[in-house]
Amino acid sequence: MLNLPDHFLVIKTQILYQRRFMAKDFSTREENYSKWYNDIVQRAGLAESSAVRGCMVIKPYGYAIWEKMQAALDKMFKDTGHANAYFPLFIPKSFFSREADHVEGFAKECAVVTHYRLKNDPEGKGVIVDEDAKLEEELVIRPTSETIIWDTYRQWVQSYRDLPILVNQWANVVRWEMRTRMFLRTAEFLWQEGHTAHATKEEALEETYRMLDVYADFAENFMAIPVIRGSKSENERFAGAVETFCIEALMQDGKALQAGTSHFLGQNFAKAFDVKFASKEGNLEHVWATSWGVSTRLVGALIMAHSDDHGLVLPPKLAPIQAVIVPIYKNSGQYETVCNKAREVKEALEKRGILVKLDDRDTHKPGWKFNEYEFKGVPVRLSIGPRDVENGTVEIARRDTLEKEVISIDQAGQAVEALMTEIQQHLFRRALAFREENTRMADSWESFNRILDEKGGFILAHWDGTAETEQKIKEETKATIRCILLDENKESGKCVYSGKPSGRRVLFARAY
RNA sequence: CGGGGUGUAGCGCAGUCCGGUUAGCGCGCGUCGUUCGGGACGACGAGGCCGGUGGUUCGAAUCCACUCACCCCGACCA
Repeated sequence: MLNLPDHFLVIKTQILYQRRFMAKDFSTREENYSKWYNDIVQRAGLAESSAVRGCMVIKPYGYAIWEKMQAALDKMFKDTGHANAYFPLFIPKSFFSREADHVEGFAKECAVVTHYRLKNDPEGKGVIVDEDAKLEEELVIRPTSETIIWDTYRQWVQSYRDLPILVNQWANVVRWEMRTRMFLRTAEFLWQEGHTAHATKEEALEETYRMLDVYADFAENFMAIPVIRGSKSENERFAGAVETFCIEALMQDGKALQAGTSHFLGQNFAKAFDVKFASKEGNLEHVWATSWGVSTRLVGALIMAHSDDHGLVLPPKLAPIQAVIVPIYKNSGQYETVCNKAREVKEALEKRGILVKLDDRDTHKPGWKFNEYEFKGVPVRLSIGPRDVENGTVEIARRDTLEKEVISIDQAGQAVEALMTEIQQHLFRRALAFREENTRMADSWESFNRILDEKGGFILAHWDGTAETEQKIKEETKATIRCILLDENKESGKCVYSGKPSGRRVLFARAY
């Protein structure tokens, strides 16, 4: 049942997991998807809302997931030649006026620092802003760092010998959002932003695609979430980019989620910030640019892609705890015996590089712990009781399918290791099957609407390529063009909305 | 910024319409005991300026005015 390789001696087979009673304090996806999501965030200890509107506190367990994502991505960035750096949180307001599209895109959601000092209220009502400490030039808290970085790059670049610049920064950014949701959209969020400068257009485009592929690779192989790579329509493009590429994932409620973006910025920022270099031929030319980023939103994607009505489900590669051992005992004598055996198992797993936790707390009961670790999405659970010690066995349960078996304790290390691989792959396969079931063709406006209302999911449909049509579709159905697929075959047809000729299908969905 | 809603113990709520003992309930928390292979049970216990300010009244969680905060639905968005 666990899908362990054949050489494992399964002592007792097919104990199908059965939950005796459903947690009454936990919503199901069916009942209320967004409440289910919030319940997971809260009950799994990922994050909580804070004293500041729209901002969340990322709790240790949630942050540990982000750290695992960071570690994997950071390695991938370095493997592709990038180095980390750090630029200021504050950006002079004037920088924003340099690139017209960029200002327009971000102006409405910028937090601005106007003063640098507080003082005691003369009327005794605490502290107030000291009006005498007004900044000469106001500072914008970065919604993204293109402007400050390009202003800096001007200093760094003189010759083609200074290129390329391949820099990434891990940082927080602020976008004053009207409506926020834990991880998916918060006023302040954590992310990484890569900013590169190149001598040629071709090289910059190549970089843009390379990083898109890095993101797709990360999403599929670490997060176990299948993604579709594509380019954005003009409406959805990053403010200031020539072209925006993205990876799009499908969530369990049939809504799409943009999981990463990679932008080809052309020479827009180089021109706005006057970043020029002397080419080999001796000509003074503007630099070509890219930027690319993923954020803590990925944690939200992870939750919505795999989790079930029992709580969070984490892919082993991103799980802060990959296996937990729960000892079962009746008295202090048994506690000692069982925990000693459990420690042996723990060591065996650690030798294999598995992140394992032995929960030997006496303050909680086994049943309580089982539920706790299910909420937290720990991929594998082992439990050892007096019977196991006597028989040389251990009970092993997998979180993704909720199945469990009893196996020989000597094989625990191997079994957990095998299960890690199996679970990682199974989550991906399951998510991929879900996406395939929920990707549909629509060749008429009626079927387009019917699919959206009855099923949701991705819709492949013809589009006449105009922003007007896209806007109309959005207004009438709330569905947007998620992307224009990179790998899609050309196919002529008629726009699902306007009936005008179209050369390819594009991907529509309602999105987060 | 529009439309709707909610503020009472750490969390979830009742009480508010119709003012009147010491403001309750569930979960959680603490101590002790029995338990421990799927969220244990019992006994005892701690915990509240009823969002804030001002008013009406002999008396306000309850009525009135103002105010603050948060949530949901829209417009905006990674």
